[in-house]
Amino acid sequence: MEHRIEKIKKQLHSHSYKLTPQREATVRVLLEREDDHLSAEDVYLLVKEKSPEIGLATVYRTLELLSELKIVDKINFGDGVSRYDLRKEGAKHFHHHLVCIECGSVEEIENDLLGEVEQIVENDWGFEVKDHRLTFHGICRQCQAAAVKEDVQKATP
Amino acid sequence: MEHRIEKIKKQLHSHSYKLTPQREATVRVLLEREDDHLSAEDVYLLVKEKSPEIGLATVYRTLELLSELKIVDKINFGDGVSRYDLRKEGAKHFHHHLVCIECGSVEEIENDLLGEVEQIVENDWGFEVKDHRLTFHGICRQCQAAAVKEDVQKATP
DNA sequence: TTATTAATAATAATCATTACAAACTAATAT
DNA sequence: ATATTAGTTTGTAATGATTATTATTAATAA
Ligand SMILES: [Mn+2]
Ligand SMILES: [Mn+2]
Ligand SMILES: [Zn+2]
Ligand SMILES: [Zn+2]
Repeated sequence: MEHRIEKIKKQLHSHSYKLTPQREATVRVLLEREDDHLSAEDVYLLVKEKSPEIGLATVYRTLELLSELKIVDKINFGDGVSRYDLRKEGAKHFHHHLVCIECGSVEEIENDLLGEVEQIVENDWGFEVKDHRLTFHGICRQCQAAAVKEDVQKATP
Repeated sequence: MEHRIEKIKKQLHSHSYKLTPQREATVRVLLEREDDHLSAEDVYLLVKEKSPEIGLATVYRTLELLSELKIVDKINFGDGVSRYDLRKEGAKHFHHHLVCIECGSVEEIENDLLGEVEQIVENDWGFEVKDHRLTFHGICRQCQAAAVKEDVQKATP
Protein backbone atom coordinates (compact mmCIF):
# COMPACT_ATOMS: atom_id res chain seq x y z
CA MET A 1 0.00 0.00 0.00
CA GLU A 2 2.58 2.55 1.16
CA HIS A 3 4.71 1.39 -1.72
CA ARG A 4 1.99 2.19 -4.24
CA ILE A 5 1.38 5.56 -2.60
CA GLU A 6 5.08 6.38 -2.82
CA LYS A 7 5.10 5.53 -6.48
CA ILE A 8 2.09 7.71 -7.21
CA LYS A 9 3.66 10.49 -5.21
CA LYS A 10 6.68 10.32 -7.46
CA GLN A 11 4.54 10.32 -10.58
CA LEU A 12 2.84 13.48 -9.34
CA HIS A 13 6.15 15.13 -8.46
CA SER A 14 7.58 14.31 -11.87
CA HIS A 15 4.84 16.48 -13.32
CA SER A 16 5.33 19.07 -10.56
CA TYR A 17 2.15 18.26 -8.73
CA LYS A 18 2.03 17.65 -5.02
CA LEU A 19 0.48 14.79 -3.10
CA THR A 20 -1.75 16.94 -0.91
CA PRO A 21 -3.63 15.36 2.01
CA GLN A 22 -6.83 15.40 -0.05
CA ARG A 23 -5.14 13.74 -2.98
CA GLU A 24 -3.60 11.14 -0.74
CA ALA A 25 -6.93 10.40 0.91
CA THR A 26 -8.48 9.93 -2.53
CA VAL A 27 -5.71 7.66 -3.73
CA ARG A 28 -6.01 5.56 -0.57
CA VAL A 29 -9.68 4.97 -1.26
CA LEU A 30 -8.89 3.92 -4.81
CA LEU A 31 -6.25 1.51 -3.55
CA GLU A 32 -8.52 0.05 -0.88
CA ARG A 33 -11.21 -0.57 -3.46
CA GLU A 34 -8.99 -1.52 -6.32
CA ASP A 35 -11.31 -4.17 -7.73
CA ASP A 36 -14.38 -1.95 -7.67
CA HIS A 37 -15.46 0.56 -10.25
CA LEU A 38 -16.34 3.63 -8.27
CA SER A 39 -18.08 6.74 -9.52
CA ALA A 40 -16.83 10.17 -8.43
CA GLU A 41 -19.71 10.31 -5.97
CA ASP A 42 -18.78 6.87 -4.60
CA VAL A 43 -15.20 7.99 -4.11
CA TYR A 44 -16.34 11.22 -2.50
CA LEU A 45 -18.50 9.43 0.08
CA LEU A 46 -15.73 6.97 0.92
CA VAL A 47 -13.08 9.66 1.27
CA LYS A 48 -15.46 11.68 3.42
CA GLU A 49 -15.60 8.86 5.99
CA LYS A 50 -11.97 9.43 6.89
CA SER A 51 -11.56 13.05 5.79
CA PRO A 52 -14.94 14.67 6.33
CA GLU A 53 -13.74 18.11 5.26
CA ILE A 54 -13.07 17.17 1.64
CA GLY A 55 -15.17 18.74 -1.09
CA LEU A 56 -16.80 17.01 -4.04
CA ALA A 57 -15.12 19.34 -6.53
CA THR A 58 -11.73 18.38 -5.13
CA VAL A 59 -12.48 14.72 -5.69
CA TYR A 60 -13.48 15.45 -9.28
CA ARG A 61 -10.34 17.50 -9.80
CA THR A 62 -8.13 14.85 -8.27
CA LEU A 63 -9.66 12.07 -10.34
CA GLU A 64 -9.23 14.17 -13.46
CA LEU A 65 -5.58 14.75 -12.61
CA LEU A 66 -4.91 11.08 -11.89
CA SER A 67 -6.60 10.30 -15.15
CA GLU A 68 -4.36 12.65 -17.11
CA LEU A 69 -1.31 11.05 -15.54
CA LYS A 70 -2.66 7.60 -16.50
CA ILE A 71 -2.74 6.55 -12.87
CA VAL A 72 -6.43 5.84 -13.16
CA ASP A 73 -8.59 5.19 -16.19
CA LYS A 74 -11.95 6.84 -16.62
CA ILE A 75 -14.51 4.44 -17.98
CA ASN A 76 -18.16 4.41 -18.77
CA PHE A 77 -20.30 1.30 -18.60
CA GLY A 78 -23.33 2.98 -20.10
CA ASP A 79 -25.13 4.01 -16.94
CA GLY A 80 -24.97 7.78 -16.70
CA VAL A 81 -21.76 8.05 -14.66
CA SER A 82 -18.03 7.93 -15.22
CA ARG A 83 -16.15 5.39 -13.19
CA TYR A 84 -12.53 5.58 -12.14
CA ASP A 85 -10.37 2.50 -12.24
CA LEU A 86 -6.84 2.33 -10.88
CA ARG A 87 -4.32 0.92 -13.34
CA LYS A 88 -2.84 -2.38 -12.26
CA GLU A 89 0.69 -2.01 -10.97
CA GLY A 90 3.12 -1.73 -13.86
CA ALA A 91 0.44 -2.26 -16.49
CA LYS A 92 1.14 -0.54 -19.77
CA HIS A 93 -2.38 -0.90 -21.07
CA PHE A 94 -5.77 -0.64 -19.49
CA HIS A 95 -7.27 -3.95 -18.42
CA HIS A 96 -10.46 -5.47 -19.84
CA HIS A 97 -13.91 -5.99 -18.38
CA LEU A 98 -16.64 -8.58 -18.51
CA VAL A 99 -20.02 -7.03 -17.85
CA CYS A 100 -22.91 -9.40 -17.16
CA ILE A 101 -26.11 -8.29 -18.88
CA GLU A 102 -28.17 -10.30 -16.39
CA CYS A 103 -26.82 -9.27 -12.99
CA GLY A 104 -24.63 -6.30 -13.86
CA SER A 105 -21.52 -7.76 -12.25
CA VAL A 106 -18.18 -6.58 -13.60
CA GLU A 107 -15.18 -8.89 -13.74
CA GLU A 108 -11.66 -7.86 -14.64
CA ILE A 109 -9.19 -9.42 -17.06
CA GLU A 110 -5.60 -8.39 -16.53
CA ASN A 111 -4.14 -10.46 -19.35
CA ASP A 112 -3.50 -8.32 -22.36
CA LEU A 113 -4.95 -10.70 -25.00
CA LEU A 114 -4.83 -8.05 -27.73
CA GLY A 115 -1.24 -8.34 -28.90
CA GLU A 116 -2.07 -9.89 -32.24
CA VAL A 117 -5.09 -7.72 -32.85
CA GLU A 118 -3.03 -4.60 -32.23
CA GLN A 119 -0.42 -5.86 -34.69
CA ILE A 120 -3.14 -6.17 -37.31
CA VAL A 121 -4.48 -2.70 -36.57
CA GLU A 122 -1.01 -1.19 -36.86
CA ASN A 123 -0.17 -3.01 -40.06
CA ASP A 124 -3.46 -2.94 -41.91
CA TRP A 125 -4.84 0.38 -40.73
CA GLY A 126 -1.62 2.29 -40.17
CA PHE A 127 -2.86 3.27 -36.74
CA GLU A 128 -0.32 3.58 -33.93
CA VAL A 129 -2.01 2.00 -30.92
CA LYS A 130 -1.31 3.68 -27.59
CA ASP A 131 -4.07 2.17 -25.48
CA HIS A 132 -7.38 0.35 -25.71
CA ARG A 133 -10.75 -0.13 -24.11
CA LEU A 134 -12.27 -3.58 -24.34
CA THR A 135 -15.47 -4.67 -22.68
CA PHE A 136 -17.34 -7.88 -23.27
CA HIS A 137 -21.05 -8.01 -22.63
CA GLY A 138 -22.55 -11.39 -21.88
CA ILE A 139 -23.60 -13.88 -19.23
CA CYS A 140 -21.39 -14.48 -16.22
CA ARG A 141 -20.70 -17.92 -14.82
CA GLN A 142 -23.16 -17.48 -11.95
CA CYS A 143 -26.02 -16.38 -14.17
CA GLN A 144 -25.35 -19.25 -16.56
CA ALA A 145 -25.61 -21.69 -13.66
CA ALA A 146 -28.78 -20.02 -12.43
CA ALA A 147 -30.33 -20.29 -15.91
CA VAL A 148 -29.54 -24.00 -16.15
CA LYS A 149 -31.10 -24.62 -12.75
CA GLU A 150 -34.26 -22.80 -13.79
CA ASP A 151 -34.52 -24.83 -16.97
CA VAL A 152 -34.28 -28.03 -14.99
CA GLN A 153 -37.03 -26.87 -12.67
CA LYS A 154 -39.27 -26.06 -15.63
CA ALA A 155 -38.61 -29.45 -17.21
CA THR A 156 -39.46 -31.41 -14.03
CA PRO A 157 -42.03 -29.40 -12.09
CA MET B 1 -31.69 2.78 -48.48
CA GLU B 2 -35.34 1.78 -48.86
CA HIS B 3 -34.20 -1.77 -48.40
CA ARG B 4 -32.61 -0.97 -45.04
CA ILE B 5 -35.68 0.98 -43.97
CA GLU B 6 -37.91 -1.97 -44.84
CA LYS B 7 -35.76 -4.27 -42.78
CA ILE B 8 -35.84 -1.99 -39.77
CA LYS B 9 -39.59 -1.63 -40.17
CA LYS B 10 -39.89 -5.40 -39.93
CA GLN B 11 -37.66 -5.52 -36.88
CA LEU B 12 -39.90 -2.98 -35.19
CA HIS B 13 -43.05 -4.85 -36.20
CA SER B 14 -41.67 -8.11 -34.88
CA HIS B 15 -41.59 -6.46 -31.47
CA SER B 16 -44.99 -4.85 -32.10
CA TYR B 17 -43.67 -1.35 -32.55
CA LYS B 18 -44.63 0.81 -35.48
CA LEU B 19 -42.42 2.77 -37.83
CA THR B 20 -44.05 6.12 -37.21
CA PRO B 21 -43.11 9.09 -39.41
CA GLN B 22 -40.90 10.45 -36.65
CA ARG B 23 -39.12 7.13 -36.23
CA GLU B 24 -38.66 6.83 -39.96
CA ALA B 25 -37.23 10.36 -40.19
CA THR B 26 -34.78 9.50 -37.42
CA VAL B 27 -33.72 6.26 -39.05
CA ARG B 28 -33.20 8.04 -42.36
CA VAL B 29 -30.79 10.46 -40.74
CA LEU B 30 -28.88 7.59 -39.19
CA LEU B 31 -28.65 5.87 -42.57
CA GLU B 32 -27.55 9.02 -44.37
CA ARG B 33 -24.79 9.56 -41.82
CA GLU B 34 -23.89 5.93 -41.26
CA ASP B 35 -20.15 6.56 -40.87
CA ASP B 36 -20.56 9.38 -38.38
CA HIS B 37 -21.04 9.10 -34.66
CA LEU B 38 -23.88 11.44 -33.88
CA SER B 39 -25.08 12.55 -30.49
CA ALA B 40 -28.79 12.72 -29.74
CA GLU B 41 -28.61 16.48 -30.22
CA ASP B 42 -26.86 16.01 -33.59
CA VAL B 43 -29.56 13.62 -34.71
CA TYR B 44 -32.26 15.95 -33.47
CA LEU B 45 -30.92 18.91 -35.46
CA LEU B 46 -30.54 16.85 -38.63
CA VAL B 47 -34.01 15.34 -38.37
CA LYS B 48 -35.42 18.79 -37.74
CA GLU B 49 -34.14 20.00 -41.12
CA LYS B 50 -36.59 17.73 -42.92
CA SER B 51 -39.22 17.30 -40.20
CA PRO B 52 -39.20 20.55 -38.23
CA GLU B 53 -42.07 19.48 -36.01
CA ILE B 54 -40.15 16.69 -34.25
CA GLY B 55 -39.37 16.99 -30.55
CA LEU B 56 -36.08 16.29 -28.83
CA ALA B 57 -37.71 13.87 -26.41
CA THR B 58 -39.01 11.82 -29.33
CA VAL B 59 -35.53 11.55 -30.77
CA TYR B 60 -34.18 10.35 -27.44
CA ARG B 61 -37.01 7.84 -27.12
CA THR B 62 -36.52 6.59 -30.66
CA LEU B 63 -32.77 6.18 -30.22
CA GLU B 64 -33.40 4.32 -26.98
CA LEU B 65 -35.84 2.00 -28.72
CA LEU B 66 -33.51 1.35 -31.65
CA SER B 67 -30.80 0.68 -29.13
CA GLU B 68 -32.90 -1.92 -27.30
CA LEU B 69 -33.61 -3.68 -30.57
CA LYS B 70 -29.87 -3.66 -31.37
CA ILE B 71 -30.46 -1.62 -34.51
CA VAL B 72 -28.12 1.04 -33.22
CA ASP B 73 -25.41 0.87 -30.58
CA LYS B 74 -25.04 3.53 -27.96
CA ILE B 75 -21.43 4.43 -27.36
CA ASN B 76 -19.44 6.86 -25.33
CA PHE B 77 -16.07 8.19 -26.40
CA GLY B 78 -15.44 9.99 -23.14
CA ASP B 79 -16.73 13.41 -24.03
CA GLY B 80 -19.89 13.98 -22.05
CA VAL B 81 -22.38 12.66 -24.62
CA SER B 82 -23.74 9.35 -25.82
CA ARG B 83 -23.39 8.67 -29.50
CA TYR B 84 -25.57 6.44 -31.61
CA ASP B 85 -24.06 4.20 -34.22
CA LEU B 86 -26.05 2.16 -36.70
CA ARG B 87 -25.08 -1.49 -36.84
CA LYS B 88 -23.55 -2.52 -40.11
CA GLU B 89 -25.94 -4.55 -42.23
CA GLY B 90 -26.09 -8.13 -41.04
CA ALA B 91 -23.41 -7.63 -38.39
CA LYS B 92 -23.77 -9.85 -35.37
CA HIS B 93 -21.37 -7.86 -33.22
CA PHE B 94 -20.68 -4.20 -32.82
CA HIS B 95 -17.81 -2.86 -34.90
CA HIS B 96 -14.60 -1.39 -33.50
CA HIS B 97 -13.24 2.14 -33.42
CA LEU B 98 -9.88 3.85 -33.75
CA VAL B 99 -9.88 7.16 -31.92
CA CYS B 100 -6.97 9.51 -32.62
CA ILE B 101 -5.72 11.21 -29.47
CA GLU B 102 -4.21 14.01 -31.58
CA CYS B 103 -7.00 15.11 -33.90
CA GLY B 104 -10.01 13.28 -32.45
CA SER B 105 -10.89 11.52 -35.68
CA VAL B 106 -12.77 8.23 -35.40
CA GLU B 107 -12.22 5.42 -37.86
CA GLU B 108 -14.27 2.24 -38.05
CA ILE B 109 -13.15 -1.38 -38.27
CA GLU B 110 -15.78 -3.77 -39.49
CA ASN B 111 -13.66 -6.90 -39.33
CA ASP B 112 -14.45 -8.86 -36.21
CA LEU B 113 -10.82 -9.60 -35.14
CA LEU B 114 -11.88 -10.88 -31.72
CA GLY B 115 -12.80 -14.48 -32.54
CA GLU B 116 -9.83 -16.00 -30.76
CA VAL B 117 -9.95 -13.64 -27.84
CA GLU B 118 -13.62 -14.43 -27.28
CA GLN B 119 -12.79 -18.14 -27.36
CA ILE B 120 -10.26 -17.57 -24.59
CA VAL B 121 -12.70 -15.54 -22.54
CA GLU B 122 -15.36 -18.23 -22.86
CA ASN B 123 -12.98 -21.07 -22.02
CA ASP B 124 -10.81 -19.51 -19.34
CA TRP B 125 -13.32 -17.22 -17.68
CA GLY B 126 -16.52 -19.17 -18.27
CA PHE B 127 -18.14 -16.02 -19.58
CA GLU B 128 -20.65 -16.36 -22.41
CA VAL B 129 -19.85 -13.47 -24.75
CA LYS B 130 -22.85 -11.83 -26.41
CA ASP B 131 -21.27 -8.63 -27.63
CA HIS B 132 -18.26 -6.40 -27.20
CA ARG B 133 -16.98 -2.85 -27.26
CA LEU B 134 -13.46 -2.31 -28.49
CA THR B 135 -11.83 1.06 -29.00
CA PHE B 136 -8.19 1.73 -29.71
CA HIS B 137 -6.69 5.04 -28.73
CA GLY B 138 -3.63 6.17 -30.63
CA ILE B 139 -2.26 8.18 -33.53
CA CYS B 140 -3.99 8.07 -36.89
CA ARG B 141 -2.13 7.82 -40.17
CA GLN B 142 -2.54 11.54 -40.93
CA CYS B 143 -1.24 12.69 -37.57
CA GLN B 144 1.73 10.32 -37.84
CA ALA B 145 2.60 11.85 -41.18
CA ALA B 146 2.21 15.36 -39.79
CA ALA B 147 4.52 14.52 -36.88
CA VAL B 148 7.22 13.18 -39.19
CA LYS B 149 7.02 16.32 -41.32
CA GLU B 150 7.42 18.51 -38.24
CA ASP B 151 10.47 16.55 -37.13
CA VAL B 152 12.10 17.05 -40.49
CA GLN B 153 11.47 20.79 -40.33
CA LYS B 154 13.00 20.97 -36.87
CA ALA B 155 16.08 19.01 -38.01
CA THR B 156 16.72 21.27 -41.05
CA PRO B 157 15.55 24.78 -40.19
C1' DT C 1 7.60 39.65 6.64
C1' DT C 2 5.26 40.22 2.33
C1' DA C 3 4.16 38.78 -2.18
C1' DT C 4 3.11 34.99 -5.22
C1' DT C 5 1.26 30.79 -6.38
C1' DA C 6 -1.21 26.47 -5.98
C1' DA C 7 -4.89 24.04 -3.98
C1' DT C 8 -9.25 23.67 -1.69
C1' DA C 9 -14.29 24.27 -0.21
C1' DA C 10 -18.62 25.78 -1.00
C1' DT C 11 -21.72 26.87 -4.10
C1' DA C 12 -23.64 28.36 -8.48
C1' DA C 13 -24.04 27.34 -13.31
C1' DT C 14 -24.18 24.24 -17.20
C1' DC C 15 -25.66 20.73 -19.90
C1' DA C 16 -27.25 16.05 -21.22
C1' DT C 17 -30.88 13.25 -20.24
C1' DT C 18 -35.35 11.89 -18.27
C1' DA C 19 -39.97 12.60 -16.42
C1' DC C 20 -44.33 14.54 -16.96
C1' DA C 21 -48.80 16.30 -18.53
C1' DA C 22 -51.60 17.49 -22.19
C1' DA C 23 -52.79 16.79 -26.90
C1' DC C 24 -52.98 13.86 -30.82
C1' DT C 25 -53.44 9.51 -33.74
C1' DA C 26 -54.89 5.29 -35.22
C1' DA C 27 -57.15 1.17 -34.28
C1' DT C 28 -61.09 -1.18 -32.26
C1' DA C 29 -65.47 -1.80 -30.12
C1' DT C 30 -70.21 -0.30 -29.68
C1' DA D 1 -70.75 7.03 -36.99
C1' DT D 2 -69.21 7.57 -32.12
C1' DA D 3 -66.94 6.34 -28.16
C1' DT D 4 -63.01 4.04 -26.22
C1' DT D 5 -58.49 2.64 -25.83
C1' DA D 6 -53.61 2.18 -26.18
C1' DG D 7 -49.72 4.15 -28.13
C1' DT D 8 -47.18 8.22 -29.53
C1' DT D 9 -45.63 12.85 -29.68
C1' DT D 10 -44.67 17.59 -28.06
C1' DG D 11 -43.12 21.10 -25.16
C1' DT D 12 -41.48 21.89 -20.92
C1' DA D 13 -40.04 21.06 -16.24
C1' DA D 14 -37.09 18.36 -13.33
C1' DT D 15 -33.06 15.72 -12.42
C1' DG D 16 -28.48 14.70 -11.80
C1' DA D 17 -23.63 14.56 -13.13
C1' DT D 18 -20.06 17.52 -14.06
C1' DT D 19 -17.73 22.04 -14.47
C1' DA D 20 -16.90 26.90 -13.42
C1' DT D 21 -16.47 30.49 -10.12
C1' DT D 22 -15.06 32.81 -6.13
C1' DA D 23 -13.37 33.43 -1.69
C1' DT D 24 -10.22 31.28 1.43
C1' DT D 25 -6.28 28.82 2.95
C1' DA D 26 -1.71 26.77 2.75
C1' DA D 27 2.75 26.52 0.83
C1' DT D 28 6.71 28.75 -1.29
C1' DA D 29 9.67 32.42 -2.81
C1' DA D 30 11.61 36.98 -2.42
MN1 LIG E 1 -11.44 -2.56 -13.80
MN1 LIG F 1 -18.91 3.36 -35.65
ZN1 LIG G 1 -24.44 -12.33 -14.02
ZN1 LIG H 1 -5.21 12.13 -35.94
